[in-house]
Amino acid sequence: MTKAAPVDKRRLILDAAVRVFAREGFHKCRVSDIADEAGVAYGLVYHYFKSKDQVLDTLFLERWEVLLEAIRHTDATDLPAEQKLHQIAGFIIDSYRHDPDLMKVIIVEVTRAANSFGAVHIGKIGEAYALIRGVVEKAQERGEFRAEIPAEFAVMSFYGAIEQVLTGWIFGLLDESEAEYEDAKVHIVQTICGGLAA
Amino acid sequence: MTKAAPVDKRRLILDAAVRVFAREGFHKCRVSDIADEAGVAYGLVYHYFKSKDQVLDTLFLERWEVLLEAIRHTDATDLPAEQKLHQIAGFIIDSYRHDPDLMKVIIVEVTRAANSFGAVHIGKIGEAYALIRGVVEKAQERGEFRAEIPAEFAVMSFYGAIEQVLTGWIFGLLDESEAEYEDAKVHIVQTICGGLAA
DNA sequence: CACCGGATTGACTGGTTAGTCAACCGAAGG
DNA sequence: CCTTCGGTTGACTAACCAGTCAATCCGGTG
Repeated sequence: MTKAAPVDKRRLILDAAVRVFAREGFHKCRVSDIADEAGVAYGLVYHYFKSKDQVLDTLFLERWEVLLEAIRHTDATDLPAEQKLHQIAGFIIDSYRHDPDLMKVIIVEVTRAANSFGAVHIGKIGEAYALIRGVVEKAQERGEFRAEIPAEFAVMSFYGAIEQVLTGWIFGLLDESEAEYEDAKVHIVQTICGGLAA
Repeated sequence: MTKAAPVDKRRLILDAAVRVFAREGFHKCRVSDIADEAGVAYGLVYHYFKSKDQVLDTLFLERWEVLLEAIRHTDATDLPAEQKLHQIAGFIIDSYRHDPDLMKVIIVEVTRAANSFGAVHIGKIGEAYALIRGVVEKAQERGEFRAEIPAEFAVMSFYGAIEQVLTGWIFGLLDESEAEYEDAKVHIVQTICGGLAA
């Protein structure tokens, strides 16, 4: 075991990539930008990653797996559905609070661009939907949620609301502050569960 | 007035671009793909447009202006807020039904990628939000909608839900059919206005 | 100390493509 | 019939950049 490098260059590269992708966008930035930002030689990027795409891939999958785990964990509790949704929204919003650049990259470059990248991503995104659908369906069976609204649409509304709020922050269309983050969690869930109608 | 060309090549190019962007993605396709698809010489694209970007720009702005007009029109009526939202959701979904490729391009390449493109787009998108916010605020004043939920969040939830459903169709995560389109309109509005809770 | 192998370097290449431009075409008008 | 001029053509270029690779470094091992 000759391991335990003082600095993990691979991690350095990934972290630099987040900053560069967030700042310049995946398509506009050059691999050399990532290397420079990481303070590392150009070639080292290709020592750790097969391609520029794979750097983005890795960032996305790494984070998405954490998200899936969080949803699974919430799903396993026996909280009321509304609180489960609050936890899920909370987790995603806190992810953004903790590392806005990473979430920006995931949303802007991956979530919608699932096009360019393989079916891996669509599959992973679909997994998240499926898990949330499970939460909704269980709530419908237990009578917590009304059954007229198909769970697929409920999920899209819920997840779409969250992503749209993040997008609003990312593009400066919505104010940002600690208070706003907390408010958002509450209001998204209030809207989706309680509805806007008086 | 020596006008009235038999075929409007400019239009031909725009329509071809929609197909190519939808099929291959904006970044992956080449300008020659657009020219070929349109059955037109490469150089003609640059006769009508300053750049590849401007082709996408034009497609987006053209369609978005129509959307803004539709929202303004709905806003001007004195229907109940819930019906206004139904009309707006309906307009967007019908846009997709009528020309899925165009909506795909707008959502996948512009709405989220507002990054790469100028502030023009963010501004235009913000205009749509502002108009919908007007609808919500008026409803809150009239007591149709409850006032606890800030209108900004309500708008994000509503618009986010719509866009997410379209995204689901685009990426094949949601079934598509005439019936689904109509259902979606109803269920999105039901969710946002009435809430999921029983 | 000599050797090994993985980490690290950065110059170079091969392929790609957005955008340019000089020439060509054909209808309208004189 | 000739001229004009916008529309149209497509070969060409200048730049760009992802990915390769041969060389170097360095810590560990026997």
